Amino acid sequence: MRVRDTLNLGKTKFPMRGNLPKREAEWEKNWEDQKFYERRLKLNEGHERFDLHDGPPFANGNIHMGHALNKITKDIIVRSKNMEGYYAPYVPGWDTHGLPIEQQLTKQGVDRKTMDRAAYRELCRKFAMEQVEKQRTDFKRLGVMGDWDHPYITLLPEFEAAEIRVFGKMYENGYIYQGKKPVYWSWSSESTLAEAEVEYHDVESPSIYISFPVKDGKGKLSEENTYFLIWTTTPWTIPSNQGIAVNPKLDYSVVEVGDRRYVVGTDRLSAVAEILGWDSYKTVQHLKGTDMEYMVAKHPYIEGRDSLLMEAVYVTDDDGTGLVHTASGFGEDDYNTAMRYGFDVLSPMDNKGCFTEEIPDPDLVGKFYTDTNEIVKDKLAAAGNLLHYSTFVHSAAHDWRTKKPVVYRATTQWFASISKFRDQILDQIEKTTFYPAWGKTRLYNMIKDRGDWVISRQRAWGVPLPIFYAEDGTAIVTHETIEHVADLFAKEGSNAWFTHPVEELLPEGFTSEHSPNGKFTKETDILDVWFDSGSSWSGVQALGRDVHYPTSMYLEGSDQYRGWFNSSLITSVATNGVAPYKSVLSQGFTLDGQGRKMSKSLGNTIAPNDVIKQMGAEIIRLWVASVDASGDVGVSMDILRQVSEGYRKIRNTFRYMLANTADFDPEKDRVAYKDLRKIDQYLEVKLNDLVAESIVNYDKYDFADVYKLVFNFITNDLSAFYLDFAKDVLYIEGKDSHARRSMQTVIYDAAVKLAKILAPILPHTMGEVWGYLKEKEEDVYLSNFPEIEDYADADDLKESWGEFMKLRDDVLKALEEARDQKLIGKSFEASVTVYPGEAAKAALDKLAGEDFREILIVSNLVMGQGEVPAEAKQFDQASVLVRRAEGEVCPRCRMYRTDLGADSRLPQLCGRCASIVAGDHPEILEEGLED
RNA sequence: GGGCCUGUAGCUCAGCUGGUUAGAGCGCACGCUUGAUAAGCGUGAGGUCGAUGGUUCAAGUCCAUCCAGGCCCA
Repeated sequence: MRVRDTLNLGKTKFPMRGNLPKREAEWEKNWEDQKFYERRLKLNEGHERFDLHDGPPFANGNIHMGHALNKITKDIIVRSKNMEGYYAPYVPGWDTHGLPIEQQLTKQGVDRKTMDRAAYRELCRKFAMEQVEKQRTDFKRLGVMGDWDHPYITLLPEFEAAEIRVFGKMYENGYIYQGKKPVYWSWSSESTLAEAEVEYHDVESPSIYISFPVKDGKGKLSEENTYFLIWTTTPWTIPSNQGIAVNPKLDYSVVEVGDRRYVVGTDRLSAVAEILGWDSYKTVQHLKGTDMEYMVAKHPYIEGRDSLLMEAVYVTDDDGTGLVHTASGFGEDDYNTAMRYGFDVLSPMDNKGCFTEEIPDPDLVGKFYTDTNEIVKDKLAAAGNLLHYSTFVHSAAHDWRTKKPVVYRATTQWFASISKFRDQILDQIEKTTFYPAWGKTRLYNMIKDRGDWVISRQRAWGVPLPIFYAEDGTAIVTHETIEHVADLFAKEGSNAWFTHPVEELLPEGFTSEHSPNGKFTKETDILDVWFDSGSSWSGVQALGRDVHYPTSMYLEGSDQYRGWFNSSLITSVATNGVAPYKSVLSQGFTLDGQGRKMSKSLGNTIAPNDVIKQMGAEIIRLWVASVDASGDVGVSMDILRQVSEGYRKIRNTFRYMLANTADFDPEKDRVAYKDLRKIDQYLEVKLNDLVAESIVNYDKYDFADVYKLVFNFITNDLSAFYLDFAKDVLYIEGKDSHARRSMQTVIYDAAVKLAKILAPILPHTMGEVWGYLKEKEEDVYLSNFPEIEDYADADDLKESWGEFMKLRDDVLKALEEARDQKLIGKSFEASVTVYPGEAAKAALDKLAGEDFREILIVSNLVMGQGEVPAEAKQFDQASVLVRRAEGEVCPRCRMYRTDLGADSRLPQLCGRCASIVAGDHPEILEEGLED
């Protein structure tokens, strides 16, 4: 036998490198085969619940780092809650309706206009479900545990039925109403357009300056020959004028030109004067925009029609006159401003772009809108209020398919009132916990300031608005009609709305006083997709999924304050009076390494699937745990490489711990805490503190702190300190010696506890580690977080050893200096004399009996007495003198010893090693020992 | 333009209610080890705390303004 063979060197098959890209998928398959998700929940049955309700990602496109951040964070929470004993299910969801899917089909050459509505919707459904499949595979590959076989999907029949019932309840409560609102209108395709369906092209438009005579100057402005000056590019909207908007903060001038006076924005004056060819003018009065509010002007050519002066902050001094012609039916800003001042929407245009009888100028009725520009111009000129007419080229909205211009036009829409129960919503926000705390302010301000919610969309792919119209146009929504439609949807899906005639959509024998002939028609608009996901708290229940309401938490990106957090809150408060969540956690966005947005053109995108292929999902998971995601987070290959280094450190430390406890049977070999050596107790205490702090941080959803704490413990306390000097006990001491079993107890505990604490973050790796431990649970995920121990002497140990660690720093510095001077190489070549200062002395006294030489990994340690010799180096805690160790190297323990050959039977070894070998390997005494 | 948020060493993060020379880990440099070895250990060098002004005996920490960036509105 060789000397080396008498050592208890660690031994393990746990590989140094994870080979994650290959092996993660195998582990994930095992989780599924062994039903770990279901079994974990079973263990927690009857315990307090934690219902993290998944925000449904939109079922379109490959997953990106934002998805990964979101899903992994959720997984860390769900796993940690379960390991804390909560019954914490996770039911993934998908958002499947909406325009982007229609657009994808358009790209594939599908033409909605030429197809049957139901058939077209079936294509949308198929496409969405394919996307769900792809995303499901990718999400699972991130290691996310959940009920993947029973997700909630917004296009499932029961979900759609639940959504209809939410709408019905809101209607019953009086929160749904019909109104008008301007939208992009394409007269060429006779449909509304979404922002994404609009493209911009240059067109030539009129540019006209018009004066509005002052009718009531509120005592601040003369009515005599005084005019408000406006500029517009759409003369055809002038007959529909309802007011003039001014910026309350801007300065305005009244200028005299000939015998007339005009009100113009002061900063626009010189530009306007040049365009209108004013050779000379003089300013006769100054006023603020706010002075003009509620003044009244006469319409520039329609007799008896007034125009109200209103304030609007969007009015700028960048172009025009600083006064903006406002027609509520033909512009978004115009609409908002006019609404604030109590106007009804005036939108006298039909689907084809021709004026209806509503238009205040009868000469224009039936005419196509652009054809009226000339007429209006002539009438203005005749009335003496046309000051300038020219044309100019600018960029304007066009229908992306017909390439024809688009107008803003008010159309009938369905609204959900917010104002009717705003206070109730705000009250619910107050009662919700937000992570981070500022989320409360953000959501609160948003609800406080938001207008009513337009819930109707003129699209095909969505849940139909379950509204009927009677013969006289009255909208019909009753509890019975809602229930009937909902039941039908639950059976057949919402396509039933299009496959059944209206009679079958209504309850049998339904009548209404508004339909004397018993005829009804059905609404063709669909619900805003935010209404879909906003109803998910109800849909997920209707599907029978394991999520209780109100849920414990909603967790999404910070854009969802406007989105899902918002819409869900509204529908839930509107129907049940409570928020759908008890807490809200929001995250920032993923940016590149320099904090820029990720974009294909910059070439700085990183796809989770690529990272998984190169490094493994664990690296993404560790990245998620290492950053503070309450704000934006950066990702780059460099950052991931750094994370990956951290992973290797963690992995290798576990490998060492597993290797050196391979021969340790916790049942048999464990040393009770009270019998541990003090240094080992100290490590148990530190480990216990770490566990406690980690759980506190899990509960605060502060995973960056968990990671930092655990990583620093592994690096500093274990790898660089405890495990380093442990080698000279584990390898050298007798296999079954107290010192060795004492350390193995600590190392084994550390491996178990750290595996548990890290399991929510690194489930693959900790599962792998678990296979090498001797715990009863089949997987780390089926174990619970470690119990927090209460060690009576914890504070004393921490204080004394804390002092010792400072002393150790001094010794390490002294050794490094000796190394620089080539006095020693490795620390075993040193003999150290320490002259401790007072604090260090006190600590050492308390720890009397501990083997400090062993801990400092030197061959000889002497506590200096009396005078400190001049050659000793002075440090913070002590003076330290380093000499070269005397004696020769023992080939077994590698220490410098003066007692080599003390045992004549084993002449190569030092006295200590000889007695150890004689005890553990008595046969060697016969066979002899090779070098 | 408005609401909310972020800006501390090359990177990821700590710095509580303002108080000694601003910390950690990674990375880097140099060295040691070769019985954790495509590993391990040690020492060290890195910061005008986004900028400016102010309050204060004292500011990374409070106030104001500005700059850069993000989300959501307009």
